[in-house]
Amino acid sequence: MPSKQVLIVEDERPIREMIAFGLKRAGFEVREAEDCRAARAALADTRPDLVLVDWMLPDMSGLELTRALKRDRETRELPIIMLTARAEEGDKVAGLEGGADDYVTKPFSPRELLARINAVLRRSTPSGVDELIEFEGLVLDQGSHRVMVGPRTVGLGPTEYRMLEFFMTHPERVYTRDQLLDRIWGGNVYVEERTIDVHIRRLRKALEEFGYDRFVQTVRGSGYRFSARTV
Amino acid sequence: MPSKQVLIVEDERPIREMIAFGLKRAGFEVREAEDCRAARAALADTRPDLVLVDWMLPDMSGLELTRALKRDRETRELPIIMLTARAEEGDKVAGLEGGADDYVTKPFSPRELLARINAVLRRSTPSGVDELIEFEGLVLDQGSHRVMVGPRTVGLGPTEYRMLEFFMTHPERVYTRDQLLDRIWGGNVYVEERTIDVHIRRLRKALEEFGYDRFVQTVRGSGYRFSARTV
DNA sequence: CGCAGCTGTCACGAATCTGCAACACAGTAC
DNA sequence: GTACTGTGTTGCAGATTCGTGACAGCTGCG
Repeated sequence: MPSKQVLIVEDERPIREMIAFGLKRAGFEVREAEDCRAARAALADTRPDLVLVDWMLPDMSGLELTRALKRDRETRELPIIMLTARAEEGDKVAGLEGGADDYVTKPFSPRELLARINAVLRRSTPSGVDELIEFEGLVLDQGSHRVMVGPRTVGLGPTEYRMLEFFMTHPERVYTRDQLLDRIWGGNVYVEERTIDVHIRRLRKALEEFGYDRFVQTVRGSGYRFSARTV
Repeated sequence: MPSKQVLIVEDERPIREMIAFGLKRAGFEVREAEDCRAARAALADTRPDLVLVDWMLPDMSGLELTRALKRDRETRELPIIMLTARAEEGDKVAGLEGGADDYVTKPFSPRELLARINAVLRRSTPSGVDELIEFEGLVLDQGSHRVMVGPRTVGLGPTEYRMLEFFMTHPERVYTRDQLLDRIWGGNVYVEERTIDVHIRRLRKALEEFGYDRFVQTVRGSGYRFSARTV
């Protein structure tokens, strides 16, 4: 699962960092903005999957930001969750009318926040229509975490699956062991580069039975590549 | 699925609109009434699938409205959910005796309200027209809250049923324990993730007798999946 | 009250996965 | 050919993750 990115717009630094910490631990990528201006700047160069907006912000109220984002064609589809303090309860309606997709009342538990974020993301991701990626009969189904060949399922361990998922979504391109570690294992783990080789081996072995091991190609001196072109 | 219509009878505008917003987002058609008179007027020209009634209303108490609706042959079958404040807790009984099908205590989460609305609607759906979901002989009957195999009923506890219901309506897809907690337990409960395992176990055990436990599959490192494809 | 059915937790063992090191082999430079 | 670098392969000990039974609290019901 490619990690989702969340933009946090909150002026109080401790709160912002706490939220960021929680989200990161839950596997989200996090960007932070302390006011609406920073938020706009952040939105200018990246497109997060979801925005968390505090109700009270120094420059422009969170509500206005929400409205603005929902007005803009570019950002209209961007899910927004508002953070409101208990005392502002009455304003929830306004928040929702402004176009927020959900709201969370402070104080909230990390779990609650996560639940709502997941709920909103789920809604915004049209489920049911799983995208299937296929290379000459080798089918990747990201929804069910399976790789299939005809009616049969390729037996893969977690890491092998992630690896093949990455390869099939990034074919025809060479990745160094370093890059693979970064993108498959995640940035902050320390693992020997040669470990990649071992997993490549395991992946190939699993694909061998179906004759697809040739798709996993070694580029001597550089790294590995997934390609259906066997040339 | 043709969208269901809900009539909200609530005098406080912010609350009414918040509810309306939530329901609309969940795919309901919504009509609003601020007092009993408006409610009767609304009922005169449309027939909603469910009515949400606030306990405290300016002209006639919600309880009386409920009683009246339940007395009238025309509206007797109409499901009613009452909204009560925590302080009026003792009156729940009265509300239910008045004929309400369920009640929700304020403050409530949108999720909770939705869950109850769906539950009530499910119960009230004229049986016989129930949609049955089937996987190779394993039949889910959402109307009667039962799962059957041929003439026999699978013995499931409440949680197991909800779990299997969720799975059968969302097959072929991996859900993390977190997501399952969110979607089966509801967002604002704190439960250990490993509890899922235990219920999976119980579900499997119940299905075992019929040979369907293989449908409940573990995806190591990710979560669980329901799938009739065993290969 | 006691009982029966459900739930959520925990602890332990089993199953599986993971990273590493060590060795085998292949390709390249000289 | 030899030396050297880069990759394939294998076995294994440690670490994760999962399955499972036991248990205590809770609830509704005689």
